[in-house]
Parts: sequence; structure tokens; C-alpha cells
Amino acid sequence: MSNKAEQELAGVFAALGDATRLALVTRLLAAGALSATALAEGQAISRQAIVKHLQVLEAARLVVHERQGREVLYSLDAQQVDAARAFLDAISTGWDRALARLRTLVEPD
Amino acid sequence: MSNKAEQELAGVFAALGDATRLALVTRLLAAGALSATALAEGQAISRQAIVKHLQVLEAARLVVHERQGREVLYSLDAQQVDAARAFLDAISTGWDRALARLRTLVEPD
DNA sequence: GACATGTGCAACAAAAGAGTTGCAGATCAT
DNA sequence: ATGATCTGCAACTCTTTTGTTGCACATGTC
Repeated sequence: MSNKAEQELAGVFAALGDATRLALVTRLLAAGALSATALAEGQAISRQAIVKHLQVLEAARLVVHERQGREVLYSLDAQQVDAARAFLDAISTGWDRALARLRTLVEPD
Repeated sequence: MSNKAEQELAGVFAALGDATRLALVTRLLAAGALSATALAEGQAISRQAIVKHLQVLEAARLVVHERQGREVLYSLDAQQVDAARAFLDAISTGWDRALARLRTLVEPD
């Protein structure tokens, strides 16, 4: 795996590695497209904090934004998700082989 | 999704959200089980830094350790990987199917 | 026992992350 | 044009993360 791709993948995971952002992702998944103000409504944290989180998600290319009048609507972009999925698949599917390797080390012959 | 599960999931993603740790995961996947000293060999960062990264991975239950003589061997634990995979599947395949899939995981049969 | 090797603990510094507040600018309705 | 919203920028804390170094303890080898 190239270093650049690895860095990008780490960025995707890091973006998802926060409960607030994870919640944002699920809300965007359910609602389709929302503004930062709408996302901040009724939340414990400020709109600006939400905006920063959205920017993190966007930097990881998990989210895109689109201007609509005076609002800015954020929505999910599943493209990078697939790369992350592929990585986790690799771990899961490689797991059996890893176990087999361990077995041969522990129980030689 | 319960808040606790969400927190735990965020922890898994956060643990993977670092290029150094991602590299450790791939090395452990390839090699099976290695000590912190072995993992630090030839790396730019110190053994102690590696140990800290391994502790982060272990806190997220992506890694387990086992004492073997004077060495401590670290290896992958795929259990939490599946939860993360399920979440990414949810994003990719869409919310409705994702909910159904999660239900089958939580209420098997 | 003496020595090499591997681990564990703790204190420290630098950097990044998360959140706040205040205010200015843009946009829409009346 | 006025007022109500919504967004954007910047400065400022506070906390967490990342990494280092130094030293002590444990374990295997000779």
C-alpha cells in the first residue's frame, strides 16, 4: 500500500473516530442533506463546533457541501467509505490465514 | 444505536485513524504476532511510542497481547473489526438495508 | 553471579483537537 | 430599506495525543 493511500485511509478512519462525527454521519445518512444550523439545532454543542466537524468529514471526503441560497447543505459521499471497507475486509478475510499461520507456529508438525 | 456502542465504534475508528497504527495493524496481520521491540526495529519512532500505539489499539480491542517468556507478543483481534465493517456497510448500502442488517446482528433469528 | 535483552513506569515537551465566543458579511422576505 | 437568518472568519482556552528520555525491573544465557 502506497504511503499516500495509507495516509488518506487513516484520514478517513480518523474522521469517523469521533462520536459526534459518527452521529453526524448517521443523521446525514438518514436525512439526506442538512445545513450546519439544522444539524446544530437541539444539540449540546455550538453550530461552529458542528461546522468544524463537517469540515473534518469533508477533508476526508466523506461529506460534500452544496450552496443553496443562503444555506449550505451537507450530504454524505460514500466514495471513500469503500476504501475503508476494503481495508477492513482485508483484515477480516486475512484473519483466517493469520490464525492458520499462528497455529503452525504454536503447533508445529 | 446505543450511545455506548456508538462510543465504542468511534474508539475503533479512532484507533485506526493514524497512519502509524494502520501500519502496525497491517504488519501484525502479515506476521501474526510480534513484540513491541520487534515492531520498533528499523522504525523512525521509539519503542515506547510503538507501545503506546499498541495500547491504543488494545483499548479499542483491535489487538491482544500475550506474555511469552520475557517477551510480550501482540496480535490482531478481528472481533471489533466486524462492527466497524457493519457500520461502513450501512453507509454504502443505504440506511434501510443497514438497519435490517444490524437487527439481524443484534437479534439473531 | 554477571550480562544482555526485553519490558514497564513516569515525567516532560510539543502539537493537534474540540469547543467557545464575538462579530462581520450574505441572503431572503416584507 | 429593515429585520431575521444563516454562514464565515478569527482569537482564545482547555484537553488529549504523540513522542521523547531516563531509569528500574524482569527474564533468559553464559
